[in-house]
Amino acid sequence: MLAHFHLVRNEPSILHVDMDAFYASVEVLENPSLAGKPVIVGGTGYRGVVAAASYEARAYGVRSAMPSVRARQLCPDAVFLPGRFDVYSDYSRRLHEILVSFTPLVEGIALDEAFLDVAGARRLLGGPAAIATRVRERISDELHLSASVGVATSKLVAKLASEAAKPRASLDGPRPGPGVKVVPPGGELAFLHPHPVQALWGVGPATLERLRRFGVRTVGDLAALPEATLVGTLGPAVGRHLHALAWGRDDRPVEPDRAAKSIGHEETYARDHHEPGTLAREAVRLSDSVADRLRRHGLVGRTVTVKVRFADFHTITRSRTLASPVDTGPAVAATALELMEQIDPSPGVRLLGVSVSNLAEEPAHQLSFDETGPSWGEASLAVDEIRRRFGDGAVGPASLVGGQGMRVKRQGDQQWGPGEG
DNA sequence: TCTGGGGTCCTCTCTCAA
DNA sequence: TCTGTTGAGAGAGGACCC
Repeated sequence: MLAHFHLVRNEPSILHVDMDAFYASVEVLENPSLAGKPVIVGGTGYRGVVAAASYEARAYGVRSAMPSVRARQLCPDAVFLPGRFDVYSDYSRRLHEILVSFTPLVEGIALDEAFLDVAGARRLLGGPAAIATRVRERISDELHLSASVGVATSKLVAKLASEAAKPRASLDGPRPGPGVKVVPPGGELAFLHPHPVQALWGVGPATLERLRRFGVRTVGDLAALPEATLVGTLGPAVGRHLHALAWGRDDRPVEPDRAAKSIGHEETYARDHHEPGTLAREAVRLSDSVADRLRRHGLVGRTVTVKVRFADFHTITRSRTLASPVDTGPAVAATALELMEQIDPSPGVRLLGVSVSNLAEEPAHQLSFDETGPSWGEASLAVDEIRRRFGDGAVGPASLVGGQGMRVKRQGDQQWGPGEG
């Protein structure tokens, strides 16, 4: 029995499936005339960043999260496209259907990647490498897209392995990668330690800078540092976590169906706003959008947070926890507007966001209801029905009507469209 | 180069109650 | 009654991920 568990724990049963240049590949699939061209999704506006780049664009040094201005300098001939997240979501849903046909233990990380635990599927479907190959074939046959798959005993190593399996960009065109990379049990440290330390989950620019002071460049360098040093430098949680990862200790399970902890909506404006009235209307619009999504997910929330990013990129948040949960636009907006009154917008506001956290499942037919005022719960149900029948733009908060052509924007209306930003 | 949008998690500080 | 301690929860900010 013990031997059996030992065998199972050391078998590489974690798969990390990562779509190759997902958004850009979907755009090429939907418009074959783009094939072979450098395609950049996002970054079409003045203040945008790149959401995804095809391998042809990456050959010029374009990377995701790069400011659009920089991407345009590097690759002026690229085709810039606004994001179409409804389309990508649809492909993502079909990807998920393929993955759960292999195992119910599928944990989605983003639209384009997921972890699978295939420990229970091996007897039926073969070894992990065979399953990984079959997953790629099904994605190619059914979605006409390519994916890379990493296989290992842990999430961390599987994720790095899928990166190693990916195609490489070059000016002669993308060079195919192996597609599947298996890191065998016992080979984790030899695979892990030569990686740059920022390959570890949790090492971003700030942590990297602190680690550089200790001469840490690679994961192996990090492993050589005493845990107490890391705890003293990075704090107990991060220090212990990174020390464990550097030694390949990562027993995080694959967790399907993780519940959302917050739902929010934020927007960066093409120009900075200084007027409280404009920002108040924006807060109402964002609140309505967030409440709409809460109801779609059957959730209510108690904490409302307003986020403001000023022209100098300095960012503040103000939050309030309510006695009873809310899920209607007016209720969220009322708190958001109170919080906004604490904030002086005169330096110029480039981003405004509203989010709701402290979430709970909505009790059946118990929408928030203010007995002294109108029934926003019933009104919201009516709004939901109108939007379902006539489209998201069919109805919106009255305070937005008459504002200089301000339309009712919905979630997914990113400022990525040409000329919008 | 000049920094999106949707999130999660961690740390620090403050307040309040036991 | 006053003072100190402790723990929980809220609020704010920061780092990080895709």
